[in-house]
This record gives sequence, structure tokens and C-alpha cells, in this order.
Amino acid sequence: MQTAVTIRDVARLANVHPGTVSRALNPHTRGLVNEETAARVLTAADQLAYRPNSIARGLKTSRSMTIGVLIPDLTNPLFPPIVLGVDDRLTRDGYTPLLVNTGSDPARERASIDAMLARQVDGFIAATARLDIEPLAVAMAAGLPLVLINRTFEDGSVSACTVDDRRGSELAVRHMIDLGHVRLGYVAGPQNVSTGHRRYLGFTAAMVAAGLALPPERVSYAGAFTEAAGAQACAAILRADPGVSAIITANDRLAIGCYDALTAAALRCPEDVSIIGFNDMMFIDRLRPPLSSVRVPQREIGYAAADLLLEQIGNEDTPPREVMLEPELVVRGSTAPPAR
Amino acid sequence: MQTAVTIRDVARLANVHPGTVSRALNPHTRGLVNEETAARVLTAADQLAYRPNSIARGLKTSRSMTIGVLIPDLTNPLFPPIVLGVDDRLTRDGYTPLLVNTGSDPARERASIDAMLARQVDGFIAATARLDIEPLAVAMAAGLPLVLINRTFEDGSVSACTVDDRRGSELAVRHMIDLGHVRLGYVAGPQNVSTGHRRYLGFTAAMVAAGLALPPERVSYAGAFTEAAGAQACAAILRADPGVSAIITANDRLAIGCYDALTAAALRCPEDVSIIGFNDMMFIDRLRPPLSSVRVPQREIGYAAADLLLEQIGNEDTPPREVMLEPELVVRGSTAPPAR
DNA sequence: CTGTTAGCGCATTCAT
DNA sequence: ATGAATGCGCTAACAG
Repeated sequence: MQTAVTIRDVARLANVHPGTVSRALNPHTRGLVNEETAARVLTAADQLAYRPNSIARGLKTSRSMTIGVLIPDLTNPLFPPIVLGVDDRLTRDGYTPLLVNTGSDPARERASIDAMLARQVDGFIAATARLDIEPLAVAMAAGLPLVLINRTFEDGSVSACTVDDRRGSELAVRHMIDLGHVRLGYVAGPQNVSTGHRRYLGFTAAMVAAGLALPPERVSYAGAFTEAAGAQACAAILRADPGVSAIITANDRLAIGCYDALTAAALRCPEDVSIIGFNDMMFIDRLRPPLSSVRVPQREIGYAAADLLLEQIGNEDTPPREVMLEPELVVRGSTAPPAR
Repeated sequence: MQTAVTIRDVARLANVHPGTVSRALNPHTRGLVNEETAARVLTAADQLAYRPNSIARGLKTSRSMTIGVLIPDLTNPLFPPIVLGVDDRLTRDGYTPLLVNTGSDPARERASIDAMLARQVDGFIAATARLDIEPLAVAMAAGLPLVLINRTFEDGSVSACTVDDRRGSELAVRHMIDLGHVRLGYVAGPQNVSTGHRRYLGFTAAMVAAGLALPPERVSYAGAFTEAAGAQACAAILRADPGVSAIITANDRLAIGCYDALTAAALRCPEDVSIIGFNDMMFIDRLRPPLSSVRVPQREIGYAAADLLLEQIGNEDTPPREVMLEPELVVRGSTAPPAR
């Protein structure tokens, strides 16, 4: 069943040799064949609704035209746009993404990676959170091209596509300062992931640059990018310095947690405390108040990552490259001048 | 590069014939081989870190162990959980999903479908909105198993997995009635998609069953499942009957639109008007007020759909079956007794 | 129980 | 410019 029609059927109908059909149908080799016969083959092909069997092609060429795409958690609104961007770029060149949600189960993760390797993927794009992840090692050992999303090996040994996290934090600080805030607090994300760390660095750098004081108790570290962790961290800051008038966070979900902490402390946003998130997640503009946030061009990141990968697949020895995209501050209702 | 090690290398190391290696490595045929030799082969295999090349396998068996998964819009929070459920079930049986975001571009859509067909997918799972979609026809013509998600051919000619939409609407109506509401309005979704239609039917049926009046002006049809359409529909109802105290919607985004319409009309939720959504999207509990909504077990739906598909792949002539899962009402802050 | 043989559908040499 | 032949890595039918 399926595509019973093979290259041989087309050959018979067009009265040529299968080899010729192959050449005529392949854009690269069409030049090798008489224009007239090529035309005959083409019509025969779509008369029979011929579809090249990419499995067979892959076996022959030892390129599967598939790319493994590792996503930690598809239900996190951050990732779907990235996937779309990756998909856009990949399909443009005839590649098919093999998506895998690496999730939290290492066993399943390993199995998925193995499956992709068995399927002869031509490369990997990994947006996965952990760096200790095995497949990366496996992939690199196998000489497979690899591009990281939103994280890097700091030694620059592997290509990556990220947003300029430091710059994003700077934008947030600048906005708060422009509004008149001077007592800024920061809810940091986990410091063992590059986004968490770099956003934090950007924040402190911007504070220093602005000549503002930053007592340690106005920075609180969330153990995870969750609402609960954000609420806890925010509460700690409010406790340590009730006079804080603006809080910048490393992530929208942490910001949501801040909303909760403010509510619990009977404080209002933005009247008492202004808040800025990071990522500009979908629906974040639907919160009350709508959250000001640093927008990350997720889709573009995915696209650029795929682009990087294809580049590497193209020429074996392209040096690893890191692409950094610009974030943008989206101002909404969660930021206002301090009451004072 | 890649897996330079083939079944032949293993054979050499284990001192057996390649055919034997194949048998020993394949769970189905392991019984045919001496336990001792099998063991020898196994150790040889993982000593060499042998990975079966599933491309080659697929060529031989003419089964790719891949399934095409058609999703209309990955960034819609409804779909990622479905994808996860599908993925769960599929990988459990060694299948790999080939995800495609059908989106709004018919040309790209067609191309993606073609790519999957060329990749010899063993079946399709389609959560796509439109029924006129070509691939379905193609798939069925090719004799490929197909399972629909959240939609059905009403003639029952193709397997499908859905939630009991009518029942969901009933739950919503019942809750409103229990709270004491009698003047209910309904913001319906598009009637040319089965979810929109069936949710509407469930609503009217429940109203009739409860013996409540339902003047036509208290039902308004949204042209799409968007916030804007919901706001417009809700405004129409409020205009037609300012006394309406409860509005049920076909979808959470329509419900968000209702929030907007209420705000515009200087009405409060739930004090003046109670609202119930449908789907229980992520973060919908973060709205102000948190939205009461009919929860759809998305992940289970995906899982069940994949299950159905595998069943069909197993036995050629399994009759099409429709699986309907139970929804559940999640009560939050958007519903309260009428002010009266 | 294991070795042998023969392709799956295609791309690619080498002839012609 | 095209035909012929070969083999990618694997499984399956057939021998032995």
C-alpha cells in the first residue's frame, strides 16, 4: 500500500531507465539529462502521483534530512514559538524536525535521544535546560552538528542562539530609573542556568552603571522559575526592605509570584511596587495589572538556531558561532512612578 | 561518521552471521536463536555501541515507525498537552511523532503533508481545525490509518477522540442554576467546527432540560475563538438583555473577551455577571477573577488518540471507533450567586 | 538453530 | 545523454 509507485514505475511509463528518472527528478542532477526527456519523466511522475521515498533516499545518501529538536517542556509557553521558528527554517530546506519533549524523566529522555540517533538525524537543536545532558555529548562524539538555544557553553565550543539577557535586564532597570525609582529589588532565577545568571549579571551591572545602591537584601534568589519560588523570593525582599518601590524579575512566572506576594502583603501594583517580568509570555498582558516585560523574540531565536545548524551541516568545518538577538521592553500597567 | 558500526561489525565480533545478529537483536525473533549466542551477540552489540539503523530497517519492512501529527497552532495552549499525550503513547511503542504545525498557510501545509507521506509515515493524527484539509483525503486514499482529535466525521467513518462537549456545557449550566441563576446567556463559538457546535447544543439542551427560558437574543455567535470575537458577542448579549446574570462561553478565550466586555459596560464579574469558560487553559486561573472553566483532559485525549491509532495499525480492519472523554467543571472566582 | 540469499527504493558509479 | 550495475543496512524466506 502507501506509495506503491516507485521510480521504476515512472521509468516504465516514461520509457527510460530508472537511473534517468532519478537524475531527472533531482534538482541537482537535472542538468545531466536531456530537457525533453526530463519533461517526459516529470509528467509521468506526477501522472502516477509519484512520491520519492525518502527512507530509501536516506539509506543511500546516509542523510536523513531530519533534525532532532530537544525541548524541555512544550507546555511552557516559551517553547512553542521557538519550535515554530525552527520548523520554519528547517522545512524551507526540506528538513523535518523530530521533536522530543525531554521533560523530567532522564530514562525517557535517553530513550528519545537514542531513537533520534537510530533515525540518523543529521543534527540537533537543544533548548534543554540541563547541560549535563547526555545526548549532547553523544551527538558531539558522533560528530553531529549541534546548536544550543538559550544557553551556551561558556567556552564557545558549540554554536548557540540566545537573546541578549544582560541587555534585557538593563532595559528593565533603565525603565524603572526613568520612572523615578531608586530603591530597586531583584528576584533572580536559578544561577546555574545561563539565562538566570546572565539576567542577574545584567541587572547588577545596570545598577552599578546608574550609580544606585544595591544592598544584598534587595536581591533574592528563586530556586526555580515558578510562581511559588517567585512569591517566596519577593516576600523575602519586602520583609528585608519594606521601602522597595520596584522589583525586577528574571522571568514572567517569577513576576506572577511577585503579584501574589504583594497581594499577601496588602500592597498594590503598580501603586506601591512596580514589577517587570522577562519573556513576555502569551497572556501575560491579561494579568491584572498587565505585566510589563522584556520581550524575547522566541520565534526568531528558533529560526536563527536552525539557520546556524544548517550552515554547519552545509560546511563540515564551520567554526561554532554564537548569535545573540536583541530583547525589547514592553511597557504595560505594572510599572508606574513611585508613590513617594 | 555517525553510526559507522553496522550489523555486520557486530556479526564479525560475535562470530556469527549478520542474519543471526538481526534475529538476536530483535525482540520478536530472539526466540529463534540459541540463548548463548544471543548473549554473545548482545554483548558484542553494546561493546561496539551498535545502534540499529532504523532507516534501513524501515526500507526493508516498509514501516517507518513514524506518525504524522497535525496541529493547527502549537502556540495555542490547548495543543501542547495533547502533543505530550500523543508522544507518550507513541514512544511507548517505539513510534516517533512527526509534528507539523499546519498553521494558516495552505501551501506550507500541503508541503508538510507531502513530506510526511514521502517519509512513509505509518498513520496520521490530526487535531486540525478544518475538515476540508487535503491530507486527510490523501491519507485515507493511501489506506493510512487516521485518527481525529476534537472533531469527527459525523458519519463515524473515521476514528476520533474527543471530549464530551455537550456534557461540558451541561456541567456549566447546572452550576449556574445551582448558584441561583435563571437568566443565562451563551457566547457560542463558530458553528462549523464540531466543538463549537456541540458545546452550543449541550447548552441549549441543558436549558431545555432545566425548563429555563432561552430567548434568542441571549445567545450570540462568535465568528472565531478569539478574545475580540468573545467581547463583541458578549456586548451584544448585554445590550439585548441587561438583566442577564450569567454567561456561559464555548471557550476560554471567548470568556476573556467577556471580561473585556463587562469592563467596558462597567459591570463586575462575578458580582454582576458570572462567567464560565471552556478548556481550562493554562494560566486561566491567573486572571482577575480566576475563571471558572470546563476542564478538558487534553493530555489524556492525545494519549487515547494515539492509542486508537496504534490499535488500527495493529489490525488492518479494526472498525473506526470514537472515544469520548469526560470533562470536569473547575469552579473558581468568576461564578457567584446572582446579586438580585 | 544458524548460514545463505535476496531484495526494499533509490543515488551513483561506470560504460556506452 | 542515457543504460547498466552496485550497494546503502537491514529483515525475511529458505536452506541446511
